[in-house]
Amino acid sequence: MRRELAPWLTGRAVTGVELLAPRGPKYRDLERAQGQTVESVSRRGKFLLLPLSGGDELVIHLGMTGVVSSSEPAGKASEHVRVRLRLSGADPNTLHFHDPRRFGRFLVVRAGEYANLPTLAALGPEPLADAFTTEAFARSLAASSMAVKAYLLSQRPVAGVGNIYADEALWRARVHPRTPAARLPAAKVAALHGAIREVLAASIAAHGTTLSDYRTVNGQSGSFGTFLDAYGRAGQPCRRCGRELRRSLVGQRGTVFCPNCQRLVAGAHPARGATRSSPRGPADD
DNA sequence: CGCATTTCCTGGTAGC
DNA sequence: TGCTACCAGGAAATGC
Repeated sequence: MRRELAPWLTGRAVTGVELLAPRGPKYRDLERAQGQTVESVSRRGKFLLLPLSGGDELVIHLGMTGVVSSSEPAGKASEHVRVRLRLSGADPNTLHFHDPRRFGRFLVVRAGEYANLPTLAALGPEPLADAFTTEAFARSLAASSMAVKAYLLSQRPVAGVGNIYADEALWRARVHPRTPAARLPAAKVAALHGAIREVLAASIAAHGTTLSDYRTVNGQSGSFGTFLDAYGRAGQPCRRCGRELRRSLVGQRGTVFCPNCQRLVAGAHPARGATRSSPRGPADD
């Protein structure tokens, strides 16, 4: 989305701001954008960051169902347009933020001041940047006792991994989502590090994953959904071993994994009260 | 502080 | 068909 927005928005002035949602922590100080020019369109994790010429910064997070588009959503979808920004320059010159569930954010802050955005302030390294090394990832994981999947979702070890890509990366790396982060063996850390980068790069190349809501700026669907190996496939056969994928909750999030390929590593704490020794024993979650 | 739990919100769907 | 109940989840707020 950053890639699609940059050529459209860079250098345009905000000439009008229309807020159709109740003001609140998710929709704050938007009127301050009025009269400022978008200097660039950047991104940290899942946050879009648009520095403005007056020293402010427009912060956009899509949440679950947010969509930024250059045209008015068709039909009933237009009821859930929360923000319209009128822009200087040629058509299309209106940015629409469509957000049915209001899980998204669209707000203006002083540039770089993220006191009210703690996840952004403490965001881990960009997954595709050189700074995200296996060693840095290993150090971060070693500091947490959380289930590795829950820790990934916290955005601290690496930025931008949400529920879909966490399940996909863990499946690819053959890591059980409940493995305590600090107990991942070095080889698994390296595999997971590589899998995160691969799955995100592949999804970006496919313009993202459209389940039902996500659209690119031009209203197109992303095609990565057809490549998913784990997410949304509970009850279907694992594409590696053929065993049925299982669904459970990890950190209160729906989680799909292969109980055969993704095992709790030896030395990791088994689930409370459970013992496991037989490779053909009960499913290990 | 660190981690777990709850909250926000509405379209879609399962069940009756 | 129409109703109710519940589920989906990113990040913040709250609880411990």
